[in-house]
Amino acid sequence: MELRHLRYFTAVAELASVSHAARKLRVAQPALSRQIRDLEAEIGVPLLERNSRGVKLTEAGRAFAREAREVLSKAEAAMELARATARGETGVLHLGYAPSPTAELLPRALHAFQNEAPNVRIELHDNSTEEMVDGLRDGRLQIAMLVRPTQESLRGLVYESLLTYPMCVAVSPKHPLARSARVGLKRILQEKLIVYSKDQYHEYDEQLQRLFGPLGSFPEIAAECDSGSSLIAAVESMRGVAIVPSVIRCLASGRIRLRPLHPFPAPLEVGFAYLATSTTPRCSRFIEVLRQLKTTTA
Amino acid sequence: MELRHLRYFTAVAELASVSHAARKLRVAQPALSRQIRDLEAEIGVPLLERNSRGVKLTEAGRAFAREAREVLSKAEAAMELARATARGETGVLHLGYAPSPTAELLPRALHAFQNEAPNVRIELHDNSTEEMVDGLRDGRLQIAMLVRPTQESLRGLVYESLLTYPMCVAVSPKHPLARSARVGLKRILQEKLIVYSKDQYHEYDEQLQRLFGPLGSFPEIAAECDSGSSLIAAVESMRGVAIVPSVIRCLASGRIRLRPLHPFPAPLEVGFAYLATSTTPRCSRFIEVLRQLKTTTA
DNA sequence: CCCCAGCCATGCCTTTCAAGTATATCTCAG
DNA sequence: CTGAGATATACTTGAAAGGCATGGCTGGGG
Repeated sequence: MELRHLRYFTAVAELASVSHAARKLRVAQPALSRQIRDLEAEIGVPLLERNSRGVKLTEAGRAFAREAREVLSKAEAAMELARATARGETGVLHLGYAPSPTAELLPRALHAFQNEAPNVRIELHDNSTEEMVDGLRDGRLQIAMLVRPTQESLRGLVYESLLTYPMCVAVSPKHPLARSARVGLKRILQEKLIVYSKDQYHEYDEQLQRLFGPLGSFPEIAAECDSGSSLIAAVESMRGVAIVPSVIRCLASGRIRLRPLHPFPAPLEVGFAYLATSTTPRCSRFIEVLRQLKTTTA
Repeated sequence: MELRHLRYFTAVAELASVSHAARKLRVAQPALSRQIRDLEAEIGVPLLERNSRGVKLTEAGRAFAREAREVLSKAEAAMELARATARGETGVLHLGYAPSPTAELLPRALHAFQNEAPNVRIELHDNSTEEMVDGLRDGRLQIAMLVRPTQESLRGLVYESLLTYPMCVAVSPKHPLARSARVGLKRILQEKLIVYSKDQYHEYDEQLQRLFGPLGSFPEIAAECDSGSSLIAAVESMRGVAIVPSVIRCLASGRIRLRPLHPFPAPLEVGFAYLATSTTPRCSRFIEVLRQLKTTTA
């Protein structure tokens, strides 16, 4: 049995006529007649009741026609699925992300991608940088949106930068520094510092070290936080000040003030990474969207 | 696209090798190679990643292989369904029946048929004789199990007799007649009679008329019942006696006594009817079961 | 280092079978 | 009774599936 038989038979079933179906299918009536007979022979059951003024479906014919239509549409759907898959419009994309640094980028990326490929399910994995690079290598993740990792941890991965955010001092609105136009680094030494926890936010810690290293001194640590929101709460409650990328503004909505540092330290760089050797179509598609984002932002 | 392409491709997908699949399919490797290329050309998407030491499925290829397997099994299932339908082993059978007269036959028929064709759903329609003959004619019913109708109401239908039941007198166990070996017809005239309602049980009424006609007299009617169970209740409560076929015993289980009539009146004939022009396979199958029933009963 | 084994692709020929043409048969309608 | 319209049959044609021979590529073993 071939799909041809099903196409032919469903046409005959719909029109209840071999000759009409033959015209519709643009084949000669005897050719169609013969294919139907072959089909009946293979199934071993008459599908048509023939008499000299036409044909009628048998009970088995009706049942078979119903199923045949389903088979045909499923076959069409299979081709369409293959095409959609090749265009990167199906399946699941596992996306790792650093919640605070991507607070601005991630929603825009997701929105843009959902417009392009609404049938791709995106599974979001809120991970640390280390978890993300490991995840990319062992296939748990296909793409990661993260703070630029160290060169060596990127071994085998491709990293592309998207945006930079200047590092600022975050203080409570009631804090004296809230009224400063800008804050010198030495001034921070007089304050207690709220920091991201060292073990989870490795790059952040390194950045602080680079920042205060030249001063030969480090502010007193008031608290280590394991998320942006708890850091904001700590700053808001005046337990101390924090040094954060300006993107934190998206999460704080007025609860804290951000003041530029003087001199400007190296900004925070946010981008995405992926495994060059295993990009599926939907993965490339997402990467395209991210690059788009960069140009529309710039 | 033809099912051949799907059969070929799923084989290649399973073995991840064109030549192995070719051996398994018993075609030459170049022939298979070509069919796969044709398939890819039609879908417009590469399904295999080729390199000189073998092939690997693409993302689209995996998706398509999954769907293709389903299409193939659905196509097989369609053929099997057609065969099962031709054997009368699928679909719905609408069966009309007269509840009291078929109390013995119906359960046996259903049981025997369920053994032979477990996938046929039988819809039971508890109807009057008139409703059944009408139902058969307009297609609501395919088979009816009923008391033999009059010759004229059977016009266009086929009726086959299955069993006859002698007509008896039904009395309460406490009734004086319960101890008689047999009951003369004239003796009934001294009793009040419980009868089936005339408008629903036309044949029953005619039978009573034929029975008492020669006597020129008719017993007083104590009650008209619209079902066997209410008739049994009426007899049990000694509101009167009834003339019923012996099959009623199946419904009464000791609540009433049945005594033979003297002389024997015409027995009740129970059988089945169907429309000769529209028998589906499952219908013929059921009819076969009913005929079987007759021979095993006799 | 080279060669062979194994894989897939290509080219050409053969075979198969679907399609087309002509015609037969049947039935209903006019 | 005949013509229109339906399906079936017989025979021919042609496209495409299949087979065979062969070529290019790669990786492993001698």
